[in-house]
Amino acid sequence: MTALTAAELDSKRIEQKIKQIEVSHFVEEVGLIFEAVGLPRMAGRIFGWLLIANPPHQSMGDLVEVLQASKGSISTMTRLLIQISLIERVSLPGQRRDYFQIKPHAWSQLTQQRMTQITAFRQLAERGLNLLSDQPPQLRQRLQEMHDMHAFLEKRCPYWISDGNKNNNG
Amino acid sequence: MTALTAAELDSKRIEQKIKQIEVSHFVEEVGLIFEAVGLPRMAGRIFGWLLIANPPHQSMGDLVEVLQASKGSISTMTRLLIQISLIERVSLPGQRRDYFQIKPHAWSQLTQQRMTQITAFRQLAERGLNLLSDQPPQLRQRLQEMHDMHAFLEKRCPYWISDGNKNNNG
DNA sequence: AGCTTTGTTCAGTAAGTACTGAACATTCCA
DNA sequence: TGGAATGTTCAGTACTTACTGAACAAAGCT
Repeated sequence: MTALTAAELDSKRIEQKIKQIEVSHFVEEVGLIFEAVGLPRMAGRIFGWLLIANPPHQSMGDLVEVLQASKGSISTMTRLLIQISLIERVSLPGQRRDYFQIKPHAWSQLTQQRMTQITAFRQLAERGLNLLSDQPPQLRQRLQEMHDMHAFLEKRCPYWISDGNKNNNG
Repeated sequence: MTALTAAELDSKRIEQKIKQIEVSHFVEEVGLIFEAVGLPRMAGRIFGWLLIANPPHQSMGDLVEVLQASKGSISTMTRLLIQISLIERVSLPGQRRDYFQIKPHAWSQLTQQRMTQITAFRQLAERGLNLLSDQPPQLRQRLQEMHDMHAFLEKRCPYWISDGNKNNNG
């Protein structure tokens, strides 16, 4: 195979630079969206990197290096991500290091957590309706709406999870 | 009509005390659940009170008194709630004061916002898939799952909003 | 006009979050 | 055994959030 010309090498270097910037932006973007849903940004950045990393499992040292973060931060945030079932810790034969990777069906877990939140809203609406049990219907309508909407969503949540997984396997 | 006995009066007072405590708990609970979804607790407390208040419209002074909060806080948080379409400002004839009340179909708005978040996740997954466009399918599966799950939810969201409203009108 | 009422603005501050990195604990290797 | 590698813990700190309440602006009343 013929060697690349200097121009071709330059072009490849530029492509790689662009790729690195895109990767960095992607990782930061996942961080921001995690922040938007109430999770720490660093947890999102870890998750973002694990979504695209090759190999898909990364050690703490890898994460420290790639994300330019402290070991303490990576340690705390990886344990948070494990706790909320988005990543898992894996060990490799003959390796002292722990490795982290995206948990299979992580999104089902996240959807489950969204469902838990909907249930909390529905339950709160029921408590509110109890408080207004002696009031006329017009005064209860605010809570009835809240209740009905969330009871409706709650009823369909399980199908979201199961249908969503079928799509993945289909 | 015959006057209540002292014992009956005592019993009613106790009932009212219990009711007040339940109301306070409800309001604080809504505050906590708002906090859990990334909104300020005070916004939740305002919303919680407006869910059960009689009359359903309350002035700033009412909110300051009931919630034992500063005018500055109530001012800032009511404007936040208006901005995210959960409450609205109403004026009453011959009244100088502004009043706030739960916006009709507020929950459709909140569901809309949930959908926006799902769209953001799906779009991010697409960006990630683009980054890994030259990689084998096993490496892309993490992002494919994220994409498929959110594309699936996104497709159904509009029906949940419209079906949820139908339930309310039915 | 002055006064009162009402809602907004924002400086100040308390509290909470989340990050760093040193110290430490654990495990493995020579 | 001592040293190296790895991950955890936590004191310290920077930063952010969100609350208070005084000062202010606007509007209505007398």
